[in-house]
Amino acid sequence: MPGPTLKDVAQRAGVHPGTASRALNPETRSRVNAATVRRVESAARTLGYVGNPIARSLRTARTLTVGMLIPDLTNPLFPPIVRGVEDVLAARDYTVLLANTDSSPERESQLYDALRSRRVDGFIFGTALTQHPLTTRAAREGIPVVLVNRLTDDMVAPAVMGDDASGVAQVVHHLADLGHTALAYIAGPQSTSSGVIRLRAFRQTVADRGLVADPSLVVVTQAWTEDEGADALRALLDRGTRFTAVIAGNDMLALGCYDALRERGIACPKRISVAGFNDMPFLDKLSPPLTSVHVPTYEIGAEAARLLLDQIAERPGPVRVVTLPTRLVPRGSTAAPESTPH
Amino acid sequence: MPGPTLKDVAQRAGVHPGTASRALNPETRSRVNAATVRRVESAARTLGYVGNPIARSLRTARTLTVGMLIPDLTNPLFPPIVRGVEDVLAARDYTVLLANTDSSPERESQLYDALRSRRVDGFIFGTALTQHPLTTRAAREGIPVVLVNRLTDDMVAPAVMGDDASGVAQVVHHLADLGHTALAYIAGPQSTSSGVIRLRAFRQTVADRGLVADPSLVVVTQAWTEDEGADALRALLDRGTRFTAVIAGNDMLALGCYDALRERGIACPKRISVAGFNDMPFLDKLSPPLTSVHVPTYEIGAEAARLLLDQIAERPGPVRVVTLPTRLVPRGSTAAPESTPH
DNA sequence: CTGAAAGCGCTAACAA
DNA sequence: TTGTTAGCGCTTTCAG
Repeated sequence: MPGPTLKDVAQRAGVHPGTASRALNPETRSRVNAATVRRVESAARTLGYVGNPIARSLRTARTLTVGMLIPDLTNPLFPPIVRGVEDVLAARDYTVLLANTDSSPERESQLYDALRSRRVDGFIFGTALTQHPLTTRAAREGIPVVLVNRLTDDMVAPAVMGDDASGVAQVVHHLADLGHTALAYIAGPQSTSSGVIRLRAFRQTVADRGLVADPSLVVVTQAWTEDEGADALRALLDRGTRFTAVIAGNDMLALGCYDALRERGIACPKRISVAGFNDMPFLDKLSPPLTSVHVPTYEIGAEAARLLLDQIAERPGPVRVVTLPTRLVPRGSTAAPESTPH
Repeated sequence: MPGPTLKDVAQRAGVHPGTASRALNPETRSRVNAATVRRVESAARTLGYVGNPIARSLRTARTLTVGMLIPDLTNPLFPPIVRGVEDVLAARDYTVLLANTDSSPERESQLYDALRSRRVDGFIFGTALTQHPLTTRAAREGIPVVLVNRLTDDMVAPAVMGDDASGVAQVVHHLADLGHTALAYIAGPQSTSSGVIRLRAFRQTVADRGLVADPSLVVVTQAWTEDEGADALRALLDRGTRFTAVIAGNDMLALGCYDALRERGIACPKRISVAGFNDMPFLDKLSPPLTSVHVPTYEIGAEAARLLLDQIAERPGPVRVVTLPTRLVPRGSTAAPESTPH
């Protein structure tokens, strides 16, 4: 059960453990006689030797592990990101320790400590809050961090994100091109960076494009949930301000719009067009299929992992914030308005 | 950066490191003078001491980590299972090392080795193949394993699964109660235990209920994918054998049925009812909302974690295979057939 | 109840 | 190029 150790290998190869260690480590192999290397390697192979990372870590103070904090794995946004991270890290023999915060700051800080105590070599934070004491804490403790899908105000850590602003702009232009002039917007919580960035981009693009910029066409929600989306659309409809299309800050909010529209007997896209954001799985199966903005989640994760490896290796790349392109995916939920107003 | 060590704590408390260790460990605390314990604890607190699990593991040969192998985190079936596992394990200070096999046996075996070399205390296998050399390997190596969503033929490890047979039976009865007599079945790959169990249950229930048991009403697919589901339904329709409802081995296959039906202009549920299995997220948003069988995925993961902890603690519970109840979720895709045949 | 000592398996100076 | 030595931080015998 407790497998062969380096000492066993050394013994069998007739060398000292130290030499065996050097022979087996690619970094130091060059400093040892080629013949010896071969002898050690063959001994290791016949014994079925596998190094003990625990012992190595104790000595080197590096664990080849990375902590990843996300709000909730069950949210379909995250699995692809996590896979991107894992695929890149696994190729470099790193392992991910994943933890779900459920967006609770206390739990987040608690998990941070737990992972810290496990001596992870770095962190990937996939949590969404703009306020983020952890990031500064990590910076203070000198531990590498990469942010995913979010920014801190102080920009103390590198980040990878989808180009939300461009995504929102694409949706607005898409709808404007279809002939819509009055667009409503359902914004996500302004405590999240996506919430802030997307709303800002909406306002900006609406202004640029010369569309109706009525503040009563914007509702800010408290959470990225279907219920909040439904409530928001109801509020919008009740206000009486005319609009022919609604853009939701993400797909869940858009699903809520579907609910509210159905409940009020309003046809989509005939009377109101709806667009979401994130391009969750199966949106093409909805009725009508939901127009959304595709975010390259897998690539975001992969890139975050690469940045983190760079940081761990103390190769601080020149780029601090990587923005990956988003892409409008037009589907059946957006169409020209019933009658173009003059 | 390298935080205080046990030695520091001991020094500050004026005791030997060995004593400090005993005082801090709940298992051995009783063998230490209460006053001393208090002194050590206060020293630890003021120094902000956190134990080093690496060093502990090296000594105890236990890592408080568990390896979890799943085909693909991106498949919506798995995130809830993983969360169930993580939540239960985290509460016991265990950490999950997650790895995706993409259903490749080579990769699976490779990942097993990688996790083994990291000295995980046990494994949870969420892969689906009936053939599973890894399970026997683990048994031989004396390392605890729990299977999730699958069974091996030799039953060498405990397993947790949804009650697939009951789920399928519920669907069959549901359709029969609606008046259907000729049910088609699209089976998943017979190399997976779910594929086998569900098909068997279908045949059994059809026989029990005295429904049409025509072999040409069954198609076996090569993969649990939408495309395979569409192909299967096309094949079924082309055969010309009459049927008014089709049960798919899982939701992805059912989505494929939607595609094929739409393509042929066949109304669902008007002319053909469709049912899936697993109750993936957002099925209620489809049009028509897909009738499916809910599988308690989170609980399956949680229970698997509990069984694994039992095994690790050498408390082999009496139960070897835990089956959790599944529940039919009737939605709009199933309805009475157009005209009840006599 | 506590101290002393040994050692888990490995790596990294330092010598030779 | 290789051997020697000294731990990494912790637990756990064994004495006392």
